[in-house]
Amino acid sequence: MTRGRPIAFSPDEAASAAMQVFWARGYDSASTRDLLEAMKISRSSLYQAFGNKEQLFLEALRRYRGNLIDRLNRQLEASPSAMHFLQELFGQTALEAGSERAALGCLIFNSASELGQRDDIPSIEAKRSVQAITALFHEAVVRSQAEGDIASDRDALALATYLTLGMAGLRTLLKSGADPAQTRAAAELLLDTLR
Amino acid sequence: MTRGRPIAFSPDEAASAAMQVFWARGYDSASTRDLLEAMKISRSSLYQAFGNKEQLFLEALRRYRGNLIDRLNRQLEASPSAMHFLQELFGQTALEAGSERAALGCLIFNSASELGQRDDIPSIEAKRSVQAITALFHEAVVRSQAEGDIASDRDALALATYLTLGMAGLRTLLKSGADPAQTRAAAELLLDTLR
DNA sequence: TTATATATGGACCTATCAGTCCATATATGT
DNA sequence: ACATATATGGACTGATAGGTCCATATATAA
Repeated sequence: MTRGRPIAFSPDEAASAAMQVFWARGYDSASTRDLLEAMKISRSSLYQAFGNKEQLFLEALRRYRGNLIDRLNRQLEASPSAMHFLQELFGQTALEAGSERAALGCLIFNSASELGQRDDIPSIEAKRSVQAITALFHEAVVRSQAEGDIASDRDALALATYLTLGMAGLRTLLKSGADPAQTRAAAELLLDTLR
Repeated sequence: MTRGRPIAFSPDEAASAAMQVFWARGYDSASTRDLLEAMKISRSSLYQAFGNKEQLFLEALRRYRGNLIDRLNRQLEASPSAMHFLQELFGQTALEAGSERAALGCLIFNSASELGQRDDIPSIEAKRSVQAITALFHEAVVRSQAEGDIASDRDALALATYLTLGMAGLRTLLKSGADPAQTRAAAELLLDTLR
C-alpha cells in the first residue's frame, strides 16, 4: 500500500496548542481562525486531522483531563500523606490569586460552567471530566482515611464531592480577582473540614 | 417641549427578558436576535433604549444582582437567625440538583467564569457582583457572631469569602450534574465549618 | 519512473454576527 | 391643524463564523 504525503506537523503539539486556546477563550468564543493561528496549521489540516471544531475541543478537553489527572496522581503518590497532598494542592492553587494563571482558571470547570446546560457531547464530556476530578479526590480521601488523618467512618464520596465543590469554588474566586489573603484563608477553612 | 412618540414596551420587562437570555446562554453566545425575540421589541428599539449589547448586558447583570441581593437581604432579616438563613440558602440550593434550574446556575458566577480573564467593563461588573455576594455573606457572618452561632474571634471576612467560594462551588457542582445526595452532603459539610 | 494516496494552501461558501440607517408612525405643545 | 420630537420596522452593512472544495505538493509501492 502507498502512503501518500506525510503529515507536516505534530498532531500532538497542534492539539496541545488548541487546548491552550480553548482554555483561554472558552469553547464558543474560540474561533477556528484563533485555533489555526495557534496550531500553526492550515484550515485543511485541521479538518483533515481533527474532523471539526467540536471534535477538536473534545480532543483538547480529554488531553487536559489526562494531563491533569496524571499529574495529580503522581503528586498524590509522591506526597508523604494524602492530607499533605490536598493541603499542597489547595494551598498552591490559592497562591495563584491575582496572577494571570488565576484568571485562566481550569479548563474542566470553565467548560462545565459554559456548557453545563447543553446536552451535547462537549457538555457530557465536561461533566465526565468533573467526575474524574471527584474520583481523584475520592482516592485521596480513602488514602487519608487509611493513614488516619480522616476518620474512617466519614462518607468518603461526600468528602470527595465536597473537595470538588471546593476546588471549583476556589477557581471561581480566583477568576473573580478576590483578595489573595482572603482567598488563602478561605482555602484553609476548606481543608479544616476534613479533620 | 414636545415629547414625540411614546415607547411601546416596558423597558423594565424588556431588560428582564434580556436578563433571562444572558442567564441561559451567557454573554457572548446570546445573539442580538435571541435578545430581540425574547424582549419582543425591534432592533431599533433595543439600540435606542439600551445603547448596545454590552450596555444591555450590564443593565441585565445589575438587575440580576439587585434582585438577588435584595431577596437575600429580606430572607436574612426574616430568618430566626443568620445561621438558619445560611443553612436554608445552601440547603435549598443543593436541593435543586438535577433540575433545569440547576443547569442555569447563577448569572453572577456564570459571568465571572466566562468573563474573568477579560478586563473590560462586563468583566469588572461581574467581579463587582461577586464582591456584592461576599458582602452579603459578611453581613450574615457578623450577625451570626452577634447571635453566638459563630465564635466572635473568627475572621468574618475570611468566612464570608469561604461562603462565596462555597456557593460558587455548589453552583458548579449543580451545573456538572453531580449526584443530588452527594451534593446535599457536600453542602452540609460546607456549613459545618462555621461552627 | 509512474501510479496512487494523503496533506496542504487558500479561495470560496452560506449563515450569522453586532450594529446602522432611513422612511414611517405616533405622540405632544402650540 | 401643524411643527416637532421620539419610537419603530425592517432593509441593509461589513465583518466574521464554521466548514467545503480543489488544485497542487509530496510521500510510498511497484
